[in-house]
Amino acid sequence: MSEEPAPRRRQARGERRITQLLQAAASVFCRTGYSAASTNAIAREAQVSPGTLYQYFPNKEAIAVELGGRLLQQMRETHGLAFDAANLDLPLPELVDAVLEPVIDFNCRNPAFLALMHGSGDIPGRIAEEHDAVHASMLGRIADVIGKFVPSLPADDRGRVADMTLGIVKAGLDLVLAAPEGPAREATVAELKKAVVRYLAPLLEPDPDAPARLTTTPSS
Amino acid sequence: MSEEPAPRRRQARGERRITQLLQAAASVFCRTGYSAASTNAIAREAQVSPGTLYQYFPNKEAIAVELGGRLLQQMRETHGLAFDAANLDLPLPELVDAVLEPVIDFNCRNPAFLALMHGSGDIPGRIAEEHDAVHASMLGRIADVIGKFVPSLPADDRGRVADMTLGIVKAGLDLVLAAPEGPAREATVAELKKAVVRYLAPLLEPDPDAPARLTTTPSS
Amino acid sequence: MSEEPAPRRRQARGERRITQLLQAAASVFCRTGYSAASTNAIAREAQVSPGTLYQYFPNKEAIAVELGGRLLQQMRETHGLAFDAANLDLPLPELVDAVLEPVIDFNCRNPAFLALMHGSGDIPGRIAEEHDAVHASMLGRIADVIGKFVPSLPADDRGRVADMTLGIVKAGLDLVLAAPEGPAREATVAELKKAVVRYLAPLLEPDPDAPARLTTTPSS
Amino acid sequence: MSEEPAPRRRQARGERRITQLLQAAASVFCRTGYSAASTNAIAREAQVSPGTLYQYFPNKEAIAVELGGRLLQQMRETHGLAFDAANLDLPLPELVDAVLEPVIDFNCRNPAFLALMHGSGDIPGRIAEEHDAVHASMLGRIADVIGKFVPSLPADDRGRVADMTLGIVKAGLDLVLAAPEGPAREATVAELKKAVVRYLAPLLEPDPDAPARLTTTPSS
DNA sequence: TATGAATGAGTGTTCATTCAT
DNA sequence: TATGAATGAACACTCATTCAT
Repeated sequence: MSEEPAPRRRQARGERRITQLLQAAASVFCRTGYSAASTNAIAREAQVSPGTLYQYFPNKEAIAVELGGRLLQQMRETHGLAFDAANLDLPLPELVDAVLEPVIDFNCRNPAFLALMHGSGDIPGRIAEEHDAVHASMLGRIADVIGKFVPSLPADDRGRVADMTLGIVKAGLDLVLAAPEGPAREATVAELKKAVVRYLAPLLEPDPDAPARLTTTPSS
Repeated sequence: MSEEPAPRRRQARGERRITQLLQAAASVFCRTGYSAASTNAIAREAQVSPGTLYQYFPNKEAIAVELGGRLLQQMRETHGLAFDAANLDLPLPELVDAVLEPVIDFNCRNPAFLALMHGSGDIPGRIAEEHDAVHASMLGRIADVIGKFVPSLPADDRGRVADMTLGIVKAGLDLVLAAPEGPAREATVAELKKAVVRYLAPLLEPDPDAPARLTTTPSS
Repeated sequence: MSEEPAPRRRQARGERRITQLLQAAASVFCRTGYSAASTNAIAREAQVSPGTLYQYFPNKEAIAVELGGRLLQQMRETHGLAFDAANLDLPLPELVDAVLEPVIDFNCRNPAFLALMHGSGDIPGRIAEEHDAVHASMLGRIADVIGKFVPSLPADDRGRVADMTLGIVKAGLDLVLAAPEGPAREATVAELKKAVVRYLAPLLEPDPDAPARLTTTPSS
Repeated sequence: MSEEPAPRRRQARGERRITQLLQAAASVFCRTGYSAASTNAIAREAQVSPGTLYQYFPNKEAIAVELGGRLLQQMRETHGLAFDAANLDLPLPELVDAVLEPVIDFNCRNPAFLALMHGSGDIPGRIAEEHDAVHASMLGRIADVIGKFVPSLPADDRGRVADMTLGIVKAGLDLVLAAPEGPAREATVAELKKAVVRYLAPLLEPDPDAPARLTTTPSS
């Protein structure tokens, strides 16, 4: 009874430490990229000694993995509804808008997420695989949506389309983050949405004879 | 007459060494990215001592710069016509095909090019500028083509469209290179082309009433 | 109260390490001179890894600067009184004796000091300046003493005499350090003092009427 | 008969090469000191390939040794008379003047000589010994002169005086070379001579009662 | 004989990781 | 649990020296 609070507090303190370290890591990864980020720099940013860092993470890779995982989780929790909800009934532009808006929003607030995804090439061996988990997860969601819209699409086609869609989104997010906040960024966001909508629209056209209703409205 | 062969041979050997070193660098950059690539690893890959590497390049950056420059030059020389030629009269799908086909082809044969473009963020100082030159150059070409097709498009819109287009192409190239050679790769190539065509098609449609002739025919 | 000892011990350890490293550096500088001394050799001599050395000094230069600074400081603290004290009233031989004795003593105990002064030409950049500071400081003191004795001497003459005096002292110190401890060294010390006394004596002869028995007539 | 000229020419050519290399070495040693001078830099300065350098000298040390030896020889040949000639009958100031003047002159024209003597500390192992030969040779000459003047001086005293004298001369030469050409340098030269004369004068005074005939007459 | 490309051990320095406290 | 000093392998780069031509 008298022993219980301690472990709890410890756990709580540990959790805080981890959060603190991951925030520091996010900040450093954003500034320098994964491979140029030093664990000592992360510890310093977290106002913690290197030894402490290694009490919570076995190595540098693990930090990136955990950070990536948490960010993904966070994204899912905060905005993930977009995927699952009933907006599958919406016309494509609105659907894309509903899905992309929170994603874009999240990435603007957590630029480390993108940095990590791009850096995964630099990450050696096992880490890359775990990182790919994040990637794969997003891919899976996209593929699911596509599958629901066009159930007739063969699996490998669906995979390819999902890949391409995610590629476009990532490329667009880069541009969005690179744009200065303000109208320029808004315009870039709009452009990204257009790109996705236009890419996906033809998939949904069940009848080549019918005028292309679902397609994008006139551009820009 | 008796003096000439020596220097020439020397130069020839030097040229060969440089080529050999750049090939090794390309290979290592592909495997590990720029920043994780060590000069010793490059030398080892080239079956050469570190000292030899430094007889031809003053530092690590210079290797990346020279490799990037040569690849760009090579791309321009081999396939650059695509942009300049008369295929501006072609319908969009054929135009994209004509332009993208050699670019894809080149990147398949020289995967280091993409690796270098992705890594350019990690490259410090002057190199980054030169690398950005590559990026900027491609961007400029795309913007030119767009400008010719849609002269009415305001400059900043044109820039954004060029950015987005290049982003899609780079993302697509990543997928193409990641795909195993064979039908899977071909399909990915086709998907990339579709993505570009669909993204650009609406730009060219002056008349929303007219049936969307220039647009892609039903996909897949 | 329970928090204090740790940092203090840490600091104490750090201070010890620095001392240890500087001792090792002194030893290596003595054996090989500044430029031939390698940081790894210094670390090895200090029975420490290279990384540890760099935890306390940002680079090789800094080691020399710190060592030089400490030695100078030490010399000032231990023996510096010689210059300032009332022994300006002593006759020249006693004055030279009073000033030189501790200097010689110090250099015998800290041969690195001389090694560093000789090597200062090899030391690049900022360090050289700091080292010159040591040199300049000693020069200034000598010039001060001369100025007090012969206020009529023009500034540039005074500078030249100080230069020459310091030169003689440094040359003599080299000989002293080269001599085996014992009577040989004592004799060399005596010789150095004689050289300085004889060089300076003529300067101090206030009365040109008195037959210039031993000396030069007033110089230049 | 037809064979003879070739070897001679070869020898002649070889001699020229060596001279050329030693001149280059002198120049580089002067600029950077012995240990910072790279053999490649010497070869470059001599407009010769590194391989050629190593055809004439087995290693870097040998270059310094040979250069030192030649400079000494040259000094002996050009100005050495000073030591041997009849000016032993001159009063001390004139003697010192006669001996020092050409030495100073030579060192002004061949600053590498001094650079080499100072650098001998940096020179490892065997080389230092050979370099000391130069030093020892000069020492011997000085000791000889002293011996002739004061035959009663015990050998070890004589050695010490010679050491000190050479020390003063070297220190003075440093100052002379450091002074800008012109009156400043002349004044420094005069100061050096004074230092030597004053140091040696008392040695020659057999009788403190007798007026100090041998001592310096009015200075400079 | 002369070349200059090639070598490889060595330099100063960094950083992911460990360990005594 | 937290510290930060300590480690040592690795990095980018240099240079005295060798060797194929």
